[in-house]
Amino acid sequence: MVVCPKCDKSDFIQLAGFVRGRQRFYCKSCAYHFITEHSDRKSRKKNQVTIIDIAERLGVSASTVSRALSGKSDISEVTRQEILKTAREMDYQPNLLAQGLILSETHTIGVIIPNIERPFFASVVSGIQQVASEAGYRVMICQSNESHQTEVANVQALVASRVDGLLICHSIRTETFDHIKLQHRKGIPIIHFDRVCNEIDTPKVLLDNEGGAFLAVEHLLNQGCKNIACLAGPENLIISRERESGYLKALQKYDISVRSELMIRGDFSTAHASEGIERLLSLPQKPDGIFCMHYKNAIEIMVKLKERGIKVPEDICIVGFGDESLTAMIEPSLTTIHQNPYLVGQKAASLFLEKMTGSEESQTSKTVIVAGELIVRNSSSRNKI
Amino acid sequence: MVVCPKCDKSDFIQLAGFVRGRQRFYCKSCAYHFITEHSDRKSRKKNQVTIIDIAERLGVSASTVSRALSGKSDISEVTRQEILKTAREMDYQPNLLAQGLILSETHTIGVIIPNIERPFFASVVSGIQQVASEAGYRVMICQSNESHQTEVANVQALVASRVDGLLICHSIRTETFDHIKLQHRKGIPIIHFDRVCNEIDTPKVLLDNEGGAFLAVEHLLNQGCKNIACLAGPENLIISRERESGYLKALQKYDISVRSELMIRGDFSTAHASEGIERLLSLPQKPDGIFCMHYKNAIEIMVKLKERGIKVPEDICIVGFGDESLTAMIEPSLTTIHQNPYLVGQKAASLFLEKMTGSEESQTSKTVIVAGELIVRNSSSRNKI
DNA sequence: ATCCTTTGCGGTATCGTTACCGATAGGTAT
DNA sequence: ATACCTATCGGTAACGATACCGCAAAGGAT
Repeated sequence: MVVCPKCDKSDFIQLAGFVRGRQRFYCKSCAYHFITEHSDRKSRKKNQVTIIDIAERLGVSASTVSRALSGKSDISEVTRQEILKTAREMDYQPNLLAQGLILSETHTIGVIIPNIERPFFASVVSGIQQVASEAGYRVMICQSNESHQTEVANVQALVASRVDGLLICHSIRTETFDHIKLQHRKGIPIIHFDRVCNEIDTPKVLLDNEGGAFLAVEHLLNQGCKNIACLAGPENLIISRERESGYLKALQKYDISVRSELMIRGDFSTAHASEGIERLLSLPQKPDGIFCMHYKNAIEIMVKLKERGIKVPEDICIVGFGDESLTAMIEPSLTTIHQNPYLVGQKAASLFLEKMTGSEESQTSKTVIVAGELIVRNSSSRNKI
Repeated sequence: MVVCPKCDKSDFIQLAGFVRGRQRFYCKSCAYHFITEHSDRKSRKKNQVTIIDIAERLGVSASTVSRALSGKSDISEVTRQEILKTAREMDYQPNLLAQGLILSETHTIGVIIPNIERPFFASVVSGIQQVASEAGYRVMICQSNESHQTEVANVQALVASRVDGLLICHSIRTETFDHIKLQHRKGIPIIHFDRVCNEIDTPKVLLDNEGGAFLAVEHLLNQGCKNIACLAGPENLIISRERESGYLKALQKYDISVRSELMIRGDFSTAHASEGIERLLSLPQKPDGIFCMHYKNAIEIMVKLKERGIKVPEDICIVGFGDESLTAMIEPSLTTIHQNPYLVGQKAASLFLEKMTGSEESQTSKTVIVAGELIVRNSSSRNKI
């Protein structure tokens, strides 16, 4: 980009003929003719050491240095040691851009999540990084902020950075999947986790929402609960439907008839929780156990119950879903289903590594299901230990 | 790397003379002679479109395509539109590796934090990403896991990736700073936040621990507390000392004499909190307000107090430090100092951008202090609204 | 002693992009 | 008509690293 040496603008620059093989320019803004200065390659700040610097210092060729550093054969042990020593002395850091360019792999994986501030995703990312870094991969993280457009932009940015693979949890507003289908067609390894896309054949990591809910409700039944309510999410949300299914299956297994008035659907909001608990407590036959699909609702409900003098777990047992740090600290501590997000991340990264080393196309894409764990705490322990 | 076409190993390969200008190889493992196949550049999978592909399709040169895409002059509007259209059609994604290599800037910034799973850092990262992405920068995140060695490795990896700058919060075990001093000397822009390094002149973002603590204690005083205890951290931790200083300054301002028995130092653990509250309650003159340097301790203490039938906030007011999602949900909800981590991230990223666009060396490095906010909730509200 | 390996290293092309310089066709001023 | 611009495009050399091929010297076998 040419800028005028007087006004520093570039918008008004016009070409204006040649002088001794150099382009002349003219700035409309300040009516000034000028010639670009040579940027004098030799004297520009090259603040990073290259293999050529090492080669020149030792009087060998760049090829030799490259061979020494990459641990190939075709080099004498003496020369290699000398080069390695010099490289350390000069604090040589290989230019991964150049390496990536020629090797056409960057040892970088791209991760797209809705929001890193949600503890679930933070743990997933952490799990991914642990596995990835052990395998020599770096991780580039993007947040879609639950926006379809941002997600598309993220995919493009990561592809432009030539990541070796893409681990993605779709935004809640992502409804068309053309952006990943395109990359998938180009042959870029894609791994899905949590919110997956079933229109493409990719390895996936799923959460066992149904199984987790089953565990939760079964636990309530084992505590002697007979009338178990369910504080659910919106009906169009997949995870809500899956957890509801687990709830129903548990009741079915123990031959408990389903009472539809015990199913409270909402949007996970505080208002929804308040309203839900009001409704439940006004029933002729009150529930003696509540399964909350969201740990937040569970805590909110416990507060409400306490205000009314209803004892947890003596009168009503509560189980939540999702294990956050504070669920253990409150009183009574909350029994929850721990979703193992760290493991989700680890599995996703492992699937990627498998895909990279694996026997090419032959295998069909694996789906890993990460089970939830029941963490029993005081909010549901009638037989205290 | 040469691998044997029979056994796929590379460890046993020896060179074995030349045949028609081609290197012959010999595999010791399976006693097999072979010649490397040409990888036939033309037919290899090139799954990404390049400017040359676009150029060939339109019958123009790569230079022209480059000019069209980078929005330079020296190109007719007709040609540019044609090229842009074709680029879109072919889903061209510029190779940022090649771009970074020639422009020697990657538009990527490296972030090093101890652990992304801690909500504080997750928010910081989110704030960084928001500002960075608006300015057209990508973000590469590394976790040091509070290990000095990992931190050094992270710095090297990011430098090798040629990030344009480094935003770093040092690990708690980082005591020597040679690794960043080296990069700083090379001219790589470095921004520190939270846990900074005072041995180098870099822009920094600091948390106002003292001010936050002052606010917390002043609030307790305004609620009518006379005997305010302080549940502190280890004495060698800077943040603990700073918060202690804020505690003392607030007492001083209101002419409250300091009672040393009200200062409980520990390690933020649950055991420390339990022990601390025991000690405080056994005093002849019990505290009527407690400032906890960690929100976790605050919650633990509230549980303990409830068990003993001591009412919060009527008998004792509690204020914590650090605002997590659940502090608002528990009963009574916890008054805390919100540290504004998102803002910390935004400021750090902004400092980086300033450094990039700024007037070079002239300016000395800025230090931004992010103040904490007092979030008053029920654990300290005697005059309820 | 001759021929063939083996070893160790240098030279060159290449990855995809941009900077820089040249070149050409057409327009304009003289 | 001649000289000079101007706009638009092409060619080439980088950027830093690696793959591939070539070559010379040393070693080994017959």
